Parts: sequence; structure tokens; C-alpha cells
Amino acid sequence: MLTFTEENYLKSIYHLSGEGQKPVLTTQLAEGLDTRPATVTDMLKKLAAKELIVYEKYYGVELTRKGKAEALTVIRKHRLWETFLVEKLGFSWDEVHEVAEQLEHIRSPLLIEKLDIFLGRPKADPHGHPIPDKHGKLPVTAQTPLAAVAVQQQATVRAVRHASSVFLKYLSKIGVYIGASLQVTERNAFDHSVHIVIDGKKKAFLSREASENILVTPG
Amino acid sequence: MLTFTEENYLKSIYHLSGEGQKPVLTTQLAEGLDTRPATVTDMLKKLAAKELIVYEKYYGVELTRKGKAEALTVIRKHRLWETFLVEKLGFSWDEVHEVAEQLEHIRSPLLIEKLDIFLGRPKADPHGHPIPDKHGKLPVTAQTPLAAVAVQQQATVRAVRHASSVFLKYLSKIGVYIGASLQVTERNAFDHSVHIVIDGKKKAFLSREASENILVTPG
DNA sequence: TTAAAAATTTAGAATAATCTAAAAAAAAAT
DNA sequence: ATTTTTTTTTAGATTATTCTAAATTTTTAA
Ligand SMILES: [Mn+2]
Ligand SMILES: [Mn+2]
Ligand SMILES: [Mn+2]
Ligand SMILES: [Mn+2]
Repeated sequence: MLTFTEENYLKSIYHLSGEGQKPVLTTQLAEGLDTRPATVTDMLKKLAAKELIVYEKYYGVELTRKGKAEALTVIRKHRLWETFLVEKLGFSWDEVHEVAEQLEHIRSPLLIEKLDIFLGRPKADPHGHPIPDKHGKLPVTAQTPLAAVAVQQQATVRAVRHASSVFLKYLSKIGVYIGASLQVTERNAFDHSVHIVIDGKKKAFLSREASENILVTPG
Repeated sequence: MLTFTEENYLKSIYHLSGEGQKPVLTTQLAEGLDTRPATVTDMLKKLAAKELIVYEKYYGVELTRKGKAEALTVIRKHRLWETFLVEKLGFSWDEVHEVAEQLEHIRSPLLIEKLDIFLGRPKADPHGHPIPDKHGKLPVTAQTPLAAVAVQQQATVRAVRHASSVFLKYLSKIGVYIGASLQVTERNAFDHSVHIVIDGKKKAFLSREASENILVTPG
């Protein structure tokens, strides 16, 4: 059975690896988990001994099939709980992450199954992030950053890339939300900042960085 | 900030003290927390240093005002979560305790407040146990064990004393539930076992021990 | 009132997670 | 091809929780 710390490491490795492509480095993990590289090295040895990761000294780590499955279970729980907090308890999307960070470690397959049913088997969390099914399968979606959308093109907001509280609060303030219909009316050639119209009504101005972190589908 | 372990100790001390009457002994805690007396002694020193308990060597422990408040917060969370699991997720009353044992340690005052509202500020959990309000106040109730109810007297089930899974499953099987109307039709003078009628329909036979653990109000 | 039994505490050790400082390896720069 | 810098690992500690075994205190029973 995994400790909370071990679960957090697996989740972090999963996210940092880009869903399993590149190996993850010690310093990346130290950064992401807000701990010291020496601490990470210790934990990597432990996870490798449990066959949850493949760890090659000085090179980096990858998840094993088992480690990936564990990571996806934690991610599933995290996203289901975030959905619960927003849909049922009336949290706003910028308030849920920290609480879900705790709830994701609750161990009860029955609870997760019943929660999933209660929520109507949601496909995505309040930030548009896909929720793995109970077998760890993720729905595939073709989303592009708003930064890549052509001027005059119509697009629908599907997700945010980074779900930091400040960024989400900012989006709420200017009127951007999951499902909103956006149109880029102008793109500054110098810094790639954009003017947008939301739902054909509200106007807003976004930096390139912001537009990189809003994921949309055309139409 | 308290660790899970510290919270469990405070809760256990609260329950074992009979809501703060008698001092709690080392072996009682070791028994209740499924750990060794030596381990308990260590933890008691720690809790005493934090001024959550008054610990007198060889004599026993009592909660301080601060310790009692912490214990009641954990109990409040435990019972709100149990209510959620039964009312919203469709758990049965014999399935919720273990999960609530985990959920009770989630730290988020906002979550508890919103959960309380979502549930309609319930006064009691699925076992009839009173839910402390956010200030730690417990509703007072005058309940008597079914064992003390006179033959032919009408009584309504309000709570169960011990919420062990086997006992709860047994009650469900014979048709006893919170809110059920009971009538003792016969009491065996030898072993105090009773014959009861549930809701004027179903008949059942209960040992003295079972009837001690069913709490009712007259009428 | 002493001796035996039970309860409790202390001593010493283990595991988990963390840290700082030093050593070693790899990568980058001259 | 060296030297310098950066990254990573190792070594040695620290805190939290837990244990077993031994010592101590309290309680119970002769
Ligand atoms: Mn999150
Ligand atoms: Mn977490
Ligand atoms: Mn319970
Ligand atoms: Mn608990």
C-alpha cells in the first residue's frame, strides 16, 4: 500500500513526463514537490524497489505500468473530487485544488465508484482536465491553445493548461469560463497579445502567456 | 497543526472519557487505538506538551478545553461525512465508518461548512449520533436503551450505541432502523431477551445485549 | 503488611520522510 | 581536452510514530 508521499511522487512523475514520454529529472521533481533533490533521490530508490518506477542513476525516472496505473488512480480521484466540490458544494474553480490534493488520497474503491455515479460519470473536471475511467483510460481530445487560433476564428473554451488560483481568478474576472465562445478580433504581431470577444458580447485583452494557457476547439 | 494520529488520540480520549467525566487510562487508549501502551505513553507526553490534554503519570488523561474543541471538530467532520455517504452516495449505514475515519482528517473549514449546508445542517448521523455544530455544541437528547423500556410500551428508535458493522447489518436484517417504531411484546425474566414488533408489523427476537445497544424515545 | 500481579513508563531500536553539507558524476564552457 | 558549472547522489542528522523488552509504580491478593 502506498503512502500519501509515494502517491504524490507518482502523480508528479506522470505529469512531468508529459503522460509518459520523456524521463523525469531529480531537480524537476524537487521543484514540483517543493522538496530537496537529496530527498527525491531517496524516494526514487524506494519507488524503484517497489517496481513503481524505473530509476537510472543520473539519467531520470519513468513510471512502470504499475506506477502509471497508480498515478492515474490518484488523478482520477483528484478530478472527481474537484468536480464534486464545484458541482455539488458550490466551490469556485479556483478554490478546489488544495482540498482535492487532500481528498485524492482517500482509499476506498467503493467511494470513488459511488462518487463517479453521483456526479453522472463526468468526462472532465472543472478545469476541463480529462477524468480517467476506472481502468485508467483517458478520453482523447484535440485541443489547441488560444494562441494558435487565427484572427476572426470562432473557438470554444475547453480547458485551462495550468490551474493556478491566480490565473483562474483572473479568467473569471474577465469573463472566460469552460464552454465560453471566443473570437480573436486582433493579434498584436509584436508580443502576440490578443483582443477577444467572449460570447459575442464581452471584450477582453489577453497576453500571449494567458492565451497559451487557454485550450479551445474550433467552432 | 495536528497530525492524523494526534487527532485520533484526541477523539479516542473524548469517547472513552464519557464526554469528559472520568480520566482515560493508558491501556484503554492502547486497546481503542490498536497500539501498544508504550506508544500511548509517548503520544500522551506529546499531547500534554501541546496543552491538548492534562496528563498525570500512572493516573490517566483528560482533555483540556482546547483538546476537547479539537476532538469535537474531528467528530463533527466524521459524522457529517457519514451522513453524506448515506444520504447522497447511497452507502448503507454499516459501510460508512471506515471511510469516514479517513475523511474526518481532511482539513478545510470551507469544505465542512459547505458540506453541512449541502446536507441541510443535519442534527444526527446515520447511526443517530448527534453532530456537533461548528462551535462544538452538541444537541442534548434524552434517549433510553430499549432494554429499559417496559413491556407493551411504544418506542421510536433514535440511535444505536455501538456502530459496529456486524451489529448494524444484523439490525437491518431483522428490520430495525433509525425512526422505526418498536413495541416490546414480551421480556424474558431469565435473560432479559425481548420479543418486539417493528412498525406494528414485523416481529423479532432480541438478546439483552442487542436491546442495550438500541436507543429509543418513548412514543 | 508483605508478595504477586497488573498497569505503566522508560530505554533502546526501527521505519518513513525530511534536511544540510560534502562528494561524485555529467554537462557546459573555455 | 581541460576546466568550470550544474546536477545528482551519498553521508550523516533530525523528527514522528511505532515497537519490544526491561524497569518501575500501583493495585490486588494472600
Ligand atoms: Mn487540481
Ligand atoms: Mn496529493
Ligand atoms: Mn463512525
Ligand atoms: Mn481517524
